[in-house]
Amino acid sequence: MRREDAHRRATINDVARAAAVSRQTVSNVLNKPHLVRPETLERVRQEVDRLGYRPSQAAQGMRSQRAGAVGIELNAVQRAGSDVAQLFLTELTVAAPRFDVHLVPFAHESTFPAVEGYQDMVRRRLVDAFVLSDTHVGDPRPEWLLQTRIPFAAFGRLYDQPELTCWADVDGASGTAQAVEHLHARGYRRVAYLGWPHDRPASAVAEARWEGWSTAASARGTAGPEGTCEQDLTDATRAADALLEPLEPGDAVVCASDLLALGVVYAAYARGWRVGPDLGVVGFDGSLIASRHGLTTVEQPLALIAAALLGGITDQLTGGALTPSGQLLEPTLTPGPSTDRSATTGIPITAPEQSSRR
Amino acid sequence: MRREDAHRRATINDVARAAAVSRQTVSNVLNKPHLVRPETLERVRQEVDRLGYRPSQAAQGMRSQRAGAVGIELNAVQRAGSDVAQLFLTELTVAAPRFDVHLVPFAHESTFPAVEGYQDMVRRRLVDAFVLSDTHVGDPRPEWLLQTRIPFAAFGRLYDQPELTCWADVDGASGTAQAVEHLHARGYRRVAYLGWPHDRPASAVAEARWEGWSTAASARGTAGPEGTCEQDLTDATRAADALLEPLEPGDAVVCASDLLALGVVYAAYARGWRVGPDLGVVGFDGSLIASRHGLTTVEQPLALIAAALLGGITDQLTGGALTPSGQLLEPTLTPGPSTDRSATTGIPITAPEQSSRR
DNA sequence: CTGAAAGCGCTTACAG
DNA sequence: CTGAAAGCGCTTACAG
Repeated sequence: MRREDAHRRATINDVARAAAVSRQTVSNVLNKPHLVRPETLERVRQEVDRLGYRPSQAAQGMRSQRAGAVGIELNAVQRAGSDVAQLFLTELTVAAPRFDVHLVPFAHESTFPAVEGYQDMVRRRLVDAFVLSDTHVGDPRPEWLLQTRIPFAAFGRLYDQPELTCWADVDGASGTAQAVEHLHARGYRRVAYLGWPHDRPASAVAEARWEGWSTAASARGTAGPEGTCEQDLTDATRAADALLEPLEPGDAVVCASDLLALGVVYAAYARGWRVGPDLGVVGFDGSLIASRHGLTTVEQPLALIAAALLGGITDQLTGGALTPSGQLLEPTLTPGPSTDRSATTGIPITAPEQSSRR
Repeated sequence: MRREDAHRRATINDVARAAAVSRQTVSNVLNKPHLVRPETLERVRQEVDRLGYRPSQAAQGMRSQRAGAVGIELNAVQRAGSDVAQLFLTELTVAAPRFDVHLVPFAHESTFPAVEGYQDMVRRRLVDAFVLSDTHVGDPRPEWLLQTRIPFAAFGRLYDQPELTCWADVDGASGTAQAVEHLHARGYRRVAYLGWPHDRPASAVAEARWEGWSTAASARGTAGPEGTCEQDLTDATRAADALLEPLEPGDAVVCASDLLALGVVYAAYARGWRVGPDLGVVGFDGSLIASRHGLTTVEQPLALIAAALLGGITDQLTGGALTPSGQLLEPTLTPGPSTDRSATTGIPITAPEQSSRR
């Protein structure tokens, strides 16, 4: 150590010198502690703590030929247009240390072709693998990644070759089925459904969410009418208005998303129905919309999904082989005022923030 | 090259061999092209392209003693609870390549003390600097970073020592002044204001947004009443109801945020006023709320802010010295149906998605 | 159990 | 203008 620079971060050599051992011994203490004599172990560890030593990621990566990082394209995440994307990114970030990786988000200004962005990240050895989200039919990324043998895992099923890849997704059918049961338990009678059309290509999500409602409500004999609309508030309000026509106070609506649920709230309000006492409404996603408007919602298990994807990537990285596997993970229903029959006023348009959720 | 591995990424040696020069020449071609004879330059560049060579970030970082990365804590970003945080992260990510850096988000499970997370990132040489957001009075991070001489830049003024640090923020006063002028141009008469209380510590934001309205509306002689509420939809709706009491059709309200503006929409709707024709409403932030509900909003210049912060960090990294400087950046008003007097129906509760914004 | 050597992929002086 | 050398901070065989 030529000069004691305040900015200088301790290296393995500093620790070795301080503990009077060779630097290889320090490495062993960190990576193969069973090889080191207890006294030595203790002494070295003390110096590590005292100096605040942490191995340099760059040096480790150089040696291991691994970046220890997972790339995630923000354009794709954002395209969802929902605040859920941000929560997912946060869950990935929180989970990452458990898998000994960090995340590297990347993006491109509009026109840059997607695959080239991925390629560049790999060529610069910035990342070892990718998390994909918002995959769609005809998406060039999975095929390219498979071909190039770059590990990846996707949030959402890969429709082109689900059997070839690692993915995780919310169990949409379970979610809407839970919603039906919740409404039944709360004493609502008929349960209608407002969802997205399933005639489009990547509509497996729409299909699953619809199916859970359909099966559960049919089983209970409480299935009400169903309607579809785009993921758009105005369209949802319009569709909800038609959907409410044949309903009566005491009935309820399960929705494919929180945004659609907000449309139902508006339509109900316009008819003078109190959401909660007169009409039960359940959304889906656990978005900020739900907490803001007091909606009961089916929360996506984002933490579980994040962990499943990073776990899948880790397996591919260490096992070498692709370990194709898909997982549907259980969502959790979070009750809110929109399914509270005993509330005296109901939700006029807005409802109190629930203090239990931020 | 022992064996031709398909996964193997080209290194500088591969390029040198292919171009029949030494590896140092390749490095010169990339970093100091003026030192290299034109023919050689050309030949080497061709091989670089052909092999898809990109320098390894880890190796470069090792050599330069620099990670080439900027850390950003996601907990803090998320704490804002607004979807603006995500847009900001995306803008940072988009801007990063222009400053030759990438981002590394990090987070901690609830209780982990904030500063230690930052320390760990630096010790592992994962990042050279940080972008801070959601700074507040008593925030331990700026002081610690200054003391430890770790470069950083903050989204939002640092109230404790604004002169010591690099920050950028939206010019809130300009934003609400723009809103007042916009309303005037659209023919609205009195302009009321719904904002946050400024009596709290970190209320410079509240103060600035209020001041822009106050100054501009006073200058025009159109200042209407003002009210305050928390950043909460229910509270905003309640406060808006009181605020509307003395107003008349043809008046308008400028709000400190899009969420508050939504509260005004609700209150207006409850009174049977048509938002747009009867009452002008302007929000602030350019959040998803605004686009979803057809609100005219003052959009935060997130791309400019992101660039200013990364530029400030780059200066600190290269210049060595701290270059304290704060910048207020101009927001842009984006008109929506909520200030369209000529609309025949007005915004009932929801308004059509504006196709020009996603 | 511990130490000396090699090498991951770069770049920056330093000779030729 | 180009090449041989040194070294950034690690870890993994390989000797002792």
